[in-house]
Amino acid sequence: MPRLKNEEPNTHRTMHVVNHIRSLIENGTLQPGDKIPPEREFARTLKISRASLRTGIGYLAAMGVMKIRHGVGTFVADGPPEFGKASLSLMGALHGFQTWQMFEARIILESHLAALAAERGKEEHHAALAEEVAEMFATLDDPANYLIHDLMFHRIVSQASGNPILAALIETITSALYDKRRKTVERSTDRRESAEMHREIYRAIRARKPVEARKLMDQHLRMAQAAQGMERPSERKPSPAPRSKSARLASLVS
Amino acid sequence: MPRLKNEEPNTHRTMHVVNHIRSLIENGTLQPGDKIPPEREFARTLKISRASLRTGIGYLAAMGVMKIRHGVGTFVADGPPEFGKASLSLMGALHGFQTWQMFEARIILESHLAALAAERGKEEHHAALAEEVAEMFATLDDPANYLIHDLMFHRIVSQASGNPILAALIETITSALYDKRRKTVERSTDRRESAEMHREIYRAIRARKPVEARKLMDQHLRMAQAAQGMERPSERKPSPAPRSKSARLASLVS
DNA sequence: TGTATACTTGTGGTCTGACCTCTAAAAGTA
DNA sequence: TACTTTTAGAGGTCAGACCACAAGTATACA
Repeated sequence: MPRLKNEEPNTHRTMHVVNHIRSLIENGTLQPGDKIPPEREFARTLKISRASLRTGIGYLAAMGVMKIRHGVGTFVADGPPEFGKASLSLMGALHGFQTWQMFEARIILESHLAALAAERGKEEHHAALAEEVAEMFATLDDPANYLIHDLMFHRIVSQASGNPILAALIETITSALYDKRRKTVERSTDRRESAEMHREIYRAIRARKPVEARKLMDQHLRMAQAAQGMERPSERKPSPAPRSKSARLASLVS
Repeated sequence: MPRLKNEEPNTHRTMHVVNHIRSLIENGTLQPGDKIPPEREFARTLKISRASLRTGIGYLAAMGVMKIRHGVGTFVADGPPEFGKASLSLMGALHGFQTWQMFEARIILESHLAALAAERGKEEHHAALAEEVAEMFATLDDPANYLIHDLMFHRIVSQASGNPILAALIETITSALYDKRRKTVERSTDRRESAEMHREIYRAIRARKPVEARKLMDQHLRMAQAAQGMERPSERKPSPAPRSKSARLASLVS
């Protein structure tokens, strides 16, 4: 009878550090933005070498939980939740992720997010969304700033959805998509049309019409995708055939 | 005006290692399952210290790209794509993720995945799904093995969707959810009902009925959620008031 | 002959302590 | 006051020794 997969406590010291910091976060001792003690001092406290401590901190930093600033200190991440920054990018290199797949994932997630935002959004969110829409119309001729408010709008929708996990997933994908996006030279007419779509989405959310919000967001994102020629190709490269049963089982048991 | 992004070329050596390995993966020199050279030798090749090399490898391992085995070697990950295992768990501790939110994310993602699988699934996937369904019926009285085939069924649906990014997101969430799930003592009648739902999902996918597959998967997952009492509470508990920074720092020296 | 134990080898894990680089704030100077 | 220089403290890197683990190989014993 095969045992079910269970991860190996490979790195004792590393996990010790990770679990220690984890508990500090869980009991509220450490909060987003807080600075942890200097490495030399912290290592002495935990009775481990500085090297091991650094391994653990590096682990946390890789996953976006900690933020290291050379010459300043190490801090608990305080931005919007997001998985390891290079994560998606690296996984893409490893498993051959395509840009259209990122768009597809984003459309699916964010459409639902809009619906949830329409159901659960609070007054603060409505106000913030309205502000961003106004800013978008005010910066139609300023692409750089327009993009900022565009991103902000979507981020607020994520927050309004009341599900930080979905928000974090979106944030990760958007972040990976951002580089490609900034290269697209949007025309002014595109921005006006885009701004008006955002306004409609905002109205649907404020009016608590989940179905409509979802539909509008889906429409908006598909248009944005088309504007960058990132649609799914009609002929996909042949996806790898499913692995044999034995191979599938092998990865499921330890 | 808020700045957009603040890139962090913090760790020169670390990123050097990461980018090097990344390029090795991208040009096909390294493939999933491959072993990288021993640390001492690799460090000499890259003309950096072993410590720095280890920092970079640790970074990749934290994100699930590499797999380190003490006393054996370091390998490129070969399992299903998945973000750092502890990632979601740690982010949860940091941002207060709730179990019902994980379920919600899973339901949304996997329902769509079922629809995509119905659109794009190939013969191999249909065959593999049929096999898993059969195994589920054959192991109704063997909870441990039943669970294996349950997980396998969902994993094949992910593969059949043709979007490895969505599959990776699901895998990450499922992995985090797994611990809680295994504790639930399922009754035999529950398993029979569950197996029949899987069979219906399979039939919808094979018949290429996306809407039906999506609906059935949604229904199945909501039932599974209910079976574990993980529904979204009607009244969410208010987040605890943050302690003062001085108080937090005081208890940091354990 | 066969099996069990001990040894050897190779790999990652940890420690020590010194030195380098970066940042921000203090001190000095015009 | 405003600018420049110095300095203290933080993370980054290095080198080499030694520890711990896993696998294979050789040896000893029954």
